[in-house]
Amino acid sequence: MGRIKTDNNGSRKDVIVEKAAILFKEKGFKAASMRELAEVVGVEAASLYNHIKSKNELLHEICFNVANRFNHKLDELEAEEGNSLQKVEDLLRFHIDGMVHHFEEVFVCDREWKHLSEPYLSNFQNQRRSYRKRFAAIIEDGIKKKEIKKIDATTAVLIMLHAISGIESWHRSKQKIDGKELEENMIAILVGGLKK
Amino acid sequence: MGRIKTDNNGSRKDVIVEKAAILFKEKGFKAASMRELAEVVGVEAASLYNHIKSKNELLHEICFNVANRFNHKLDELEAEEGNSLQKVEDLLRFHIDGMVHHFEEVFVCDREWKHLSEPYLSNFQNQRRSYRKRFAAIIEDGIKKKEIKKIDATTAVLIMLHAISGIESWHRSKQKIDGKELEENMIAILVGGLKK
DNA sequence: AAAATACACTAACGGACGTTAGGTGAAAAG
DNA sequence: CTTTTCACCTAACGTCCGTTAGTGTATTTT
Repeated sequence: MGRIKTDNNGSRKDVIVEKAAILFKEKGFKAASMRELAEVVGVEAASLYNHIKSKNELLHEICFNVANRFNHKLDELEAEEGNSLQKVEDLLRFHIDGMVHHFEEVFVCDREWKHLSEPYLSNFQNQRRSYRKRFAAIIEDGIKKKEIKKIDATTAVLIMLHAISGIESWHRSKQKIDGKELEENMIAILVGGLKK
Repeated sequence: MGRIKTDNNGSRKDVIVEKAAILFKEKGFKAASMRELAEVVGVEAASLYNHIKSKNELLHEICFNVANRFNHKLDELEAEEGNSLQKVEDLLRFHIDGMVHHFEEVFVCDREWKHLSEPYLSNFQNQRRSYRKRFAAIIEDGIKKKEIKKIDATTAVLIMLHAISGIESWHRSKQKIDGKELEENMIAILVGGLKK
């Protein structure tokens, strides 16, 4: 077999991580084998280990790439001043966009993080908890300012995030509505549900 | 080791299926081993096969038990006459209740059905698709009757169902709000998002 | 009480898995 | 051109998996 083809800017490891995300999404982390991954990459299984340390490393890589992106977005958002409802909408759109355009990695991060090994697992769980608290704080702020109706902020966050992860079904469906239309519909329902 | 303890009304197989649901929820279907399951049940792994045919059978059992319950509820609901928004709310409450009180099996059905083996897999997928179409039809009916705001019904269903599966996070969280309160909050946001 | 059945055990099978060792040739560096 | 490094290969390792075979013992049925 030939060499792993790169995009000339990315490393061979990047290619492997990318293909791993697709495979893990399709089969689940545990059910996906390194031999399958190797075949997709176009190489023998053992050869993968010239570029990565372990199967687990692939999962870390995927999960923390995604987590970092979302954390960074939230940092930005918190720095801004302005309407809380608008901030929520902004964050929702970012999540929707991630789920639509970086589907595989976001999905894997969402669904397979349980299989992370320590100490990454604990680290990830802490980040996740903190992220949701910060998200909830924005909503609570909105409630205080009477921009958002009086609901349990934690529950609202839980609904928002999981509703968005439902875009998985959209990807699987045959007659997909347009991505932008999907976004507008989701915003209509979710933000609509927060308004007084 | 002794025999498997039954509830005197249920069979030993029921006990195994029940424990399997808990284990599959915690570890995922693929990551859960028959030896682990055996330990939880209080027996050697080989002994399980006096009661079940295979590991896969356990997954079928769990998934179709849950699917049947939901299909039956939808049958009832369709037979009724009345306000569409009320029907949606009723169905949502049924889903929420399932997720709160039959958490393990519903979760496994939701997240691990991919690992069903044929022909169960195709059967399950068909049932799932049909269920969602019927749910969407109720919403579309509500839109036609001006009881529900104009949105894409398929997207609405996707949001509702996934938002509810987010109750998983509620189960994992340390400071849980009361189950009934959770339900009311979810209904407030989700049904609120459908109102004009 | 005897016979049949149900349910547990131990032992072991074949196969798939993640991963390592060691070798080969091509590409990069000097 | 020579040397070094990189990226691949084949072969195989130890482990865990789902499952079967065969046996003994408790329970249920006759």
